[in-house]
Amino acid sequence: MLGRLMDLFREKGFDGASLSDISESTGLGRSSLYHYFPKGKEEIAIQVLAHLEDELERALFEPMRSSGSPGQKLDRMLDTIDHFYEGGKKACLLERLCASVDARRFRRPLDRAFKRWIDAVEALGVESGLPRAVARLRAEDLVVRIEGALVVCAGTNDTSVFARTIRDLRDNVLAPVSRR
Amino acid sequence: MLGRLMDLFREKGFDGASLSDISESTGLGRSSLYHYFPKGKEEIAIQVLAHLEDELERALFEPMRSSGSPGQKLDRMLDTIDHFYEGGKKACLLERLCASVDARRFRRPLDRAFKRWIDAVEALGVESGLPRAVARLRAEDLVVRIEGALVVCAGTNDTSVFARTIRDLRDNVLAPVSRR
DNA sequence: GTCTATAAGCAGATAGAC
DNA sequence: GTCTATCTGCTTATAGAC
Repeated sequence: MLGRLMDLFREKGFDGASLSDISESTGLGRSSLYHYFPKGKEEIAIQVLAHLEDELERALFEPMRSSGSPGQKLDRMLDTIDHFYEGGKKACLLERLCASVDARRFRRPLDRAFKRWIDAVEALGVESGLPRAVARLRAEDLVVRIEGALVVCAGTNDTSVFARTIRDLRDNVLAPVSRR
Repeated sequence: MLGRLMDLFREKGFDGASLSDISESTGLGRSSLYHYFPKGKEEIAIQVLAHLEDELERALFEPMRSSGSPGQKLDRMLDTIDHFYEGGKKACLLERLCASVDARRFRRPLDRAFKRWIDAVEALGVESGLPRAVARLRAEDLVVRIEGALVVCAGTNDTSVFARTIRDLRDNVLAPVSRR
């Protein structure tokens, strides 16, 4: 159910998704909605965001701490990301909530989610032998490029930019410093 | 006036900006608004987008075709961009409209604006001696990274990512192929 | 062109029966 | 928990006087 709501917010954004949309996408009437989320729409978004944080932890960050070479783990992360965004066709919930009128309400979880993502990639870089400062910059750059590629794909209706970005990240995020 | 409306849409997004907001930010009453924009809010966004295209042409693309070395012109473009986004504090109108519920209505101008931006940077790369294919990829990457940096800055409330991105682009967009 | 007034509908949210 | 009915306020949009 939180998954369906996440899809809805990713598609329409927070401002663009009405309670009627929410009701329709969950199959719940208004009363049931307010039973589960007493504070209304804002609380729905908060819980969807928390759900995303759980999913990120489970499907993205945890595997990055487990066994495998850094290169393998980067590959797996990028596979997961590529699948999650459906090759650039689906938007990012974080971006959609950043762009909402009430973005300030979501500030803390949004900030936390971005930071954790960057931290996880940074750790991967450090594990693969990069100096921490370099790993940090490349981790930020990875997140920047994925978010940017999603925007450009949405604007141009051309997912090839996303595919190229993923490919380029695969080759360069963990590359030795001298090669760059 | 279109400038003020652009600020409004950049701040609140298309879905988040109401006619009351629009009325307030322009000082025009509802009747005047419908006098200038008979088709309502959607037409306002269309005209604001057209205004942005004019501004891009005048302030960004035209200078890139005039005199100066490619390096100087890249520097000037990045200065203009940095100023336009106020160092990462202000959002991109294109991104805001991509994320709106009626994005399909704006598809053509959005696609055109992104393509022209990429084309202009590609031309700069070619002028500086890069193979066209490389110049194309780097141009796409420049736009991707700027859009992505704006998203990440908004999400983390930290503009340093934008500043670093601009700096990195300054150093690398026109760099000889071998150095990369 | 801008004003006042208002339509018609949808937004988010609630009450109370069952 | 879910239903029907409803409230209030705001939304986009229009009509007609000035």
